[in-house]
Amino acid sequence: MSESEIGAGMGRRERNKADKLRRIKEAAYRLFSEKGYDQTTTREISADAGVALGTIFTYASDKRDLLFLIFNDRQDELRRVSFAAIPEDTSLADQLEALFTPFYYHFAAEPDFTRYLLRELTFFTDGVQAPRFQEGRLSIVKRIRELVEDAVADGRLAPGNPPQVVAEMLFGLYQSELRRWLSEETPAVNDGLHRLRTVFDILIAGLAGPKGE
Amino acid sequence: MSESEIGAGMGRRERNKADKLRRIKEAAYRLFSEKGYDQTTTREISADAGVALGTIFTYASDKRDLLFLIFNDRQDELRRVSFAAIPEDTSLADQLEALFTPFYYHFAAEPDFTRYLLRELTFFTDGVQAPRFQEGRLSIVKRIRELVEDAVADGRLAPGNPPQVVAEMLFGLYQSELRRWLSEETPAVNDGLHRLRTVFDILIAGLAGPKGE
DNA sequence: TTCAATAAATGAACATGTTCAATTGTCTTT
DNA sequence: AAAGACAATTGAACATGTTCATTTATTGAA
Repeated sequence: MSESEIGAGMGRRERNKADKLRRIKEAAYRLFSEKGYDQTTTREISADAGVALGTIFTYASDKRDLLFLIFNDRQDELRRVSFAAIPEDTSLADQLEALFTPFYYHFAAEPDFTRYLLRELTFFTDGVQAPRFQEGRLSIVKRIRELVEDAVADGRLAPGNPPQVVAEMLFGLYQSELRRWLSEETPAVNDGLHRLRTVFDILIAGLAGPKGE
Repeated sequence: MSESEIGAGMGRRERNKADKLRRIKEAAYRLFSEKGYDQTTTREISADAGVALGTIFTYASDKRDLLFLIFNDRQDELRRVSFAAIPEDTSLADQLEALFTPFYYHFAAEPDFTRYLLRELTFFTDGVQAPRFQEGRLSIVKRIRELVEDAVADGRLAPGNPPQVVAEMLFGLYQSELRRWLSEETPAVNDGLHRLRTVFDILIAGLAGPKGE
């Protein structure tokens, strides 16, 4: 009984688990995309993945967790691409726009999936997948804070504002804009990015104008 | 068969409906507050309200709708108080702080209820109660836009930024801060308001500082 | 008052997320 | 290879949101 398949180094138990996990992810993603999160039943997912109903819940703590099981993998890749796309020696607004652009393209390709994600992520702290997801968000905010700190160090931004707070404001505005953008039926990337850029420009310039309030 | 009760002018049918609605709201609010939204079953609510299970769903299109059935009444009163508390002849930041203060006090008194509300309101467009709820939000944004326009007219703010976009930014930052604040176990009003004020001040002053970027 | 028409209320039946005791499969030790 | 220990899987049973055909209550007309 030869063992020439991929996944060498693992025992049979581990290989079976990895394979089931893959099938569950694929089935869940396909069904969520085709029919929507609410319209997909866990029974359908289990049938499609070729596992029993109960098996689903040894890989995800609940249905919502499945959503993040799928997204977490992508988030990692998306973040890698996104961070790599940030140009140096340019304005903070340009850098932020570059940072968020891959997210907008990704979300525009599957607006329904993203809407379910945004709905379910509010106060998402319980599931097995929650820690990894929250880590991902924190690392984005952290990267933004670094950009802000660099801009302050270069004199492109005024000193004095707490960088962490500023980074959280920028991320908060991004999320708020994302929700607004996804409220449209078929959100267009250019529209969303243009509006996001406007919002960032206003924050950077300030409402009071050059003279101060 | 005398009819000396309150609710004169209505037929029996209307009075019965109004009474049932009141009992359903009271039962739902009490149970949501005591046990939390997820832990409360529609069967419990119907038993507590003294109506049959199915009756619930002639007053609310689904369980989520019950949350907004309760909140919409309060939102109207809250908005009235909040708008009345806005001082004139002061800075925009002061006005915004006054505007949002009643909301923070209200939410601090029932953080659990508010968390469920925030979770369920994302892309909340389907329920019977949705239109009234969305109207309420729009009217807050509208009031903020008026404050912004007044401040621009007075020269307290620089002209040039679209007031609607600015109002939406301010509201977006409020929502984002509200979520962060409610992530703490027992949110303190002062902490939340102080942070909100900081965020508004930064937006008004701008990140770039007086000299421009 | 009586009766037909309409509105409202009802709860059994259904759909679906989740649990868990029982079963099956894998690994380690001898 | 056999056995015991442990991990993974299973699906029936359960919990709970929601629907809808049926029943009950109210109204207005004759």
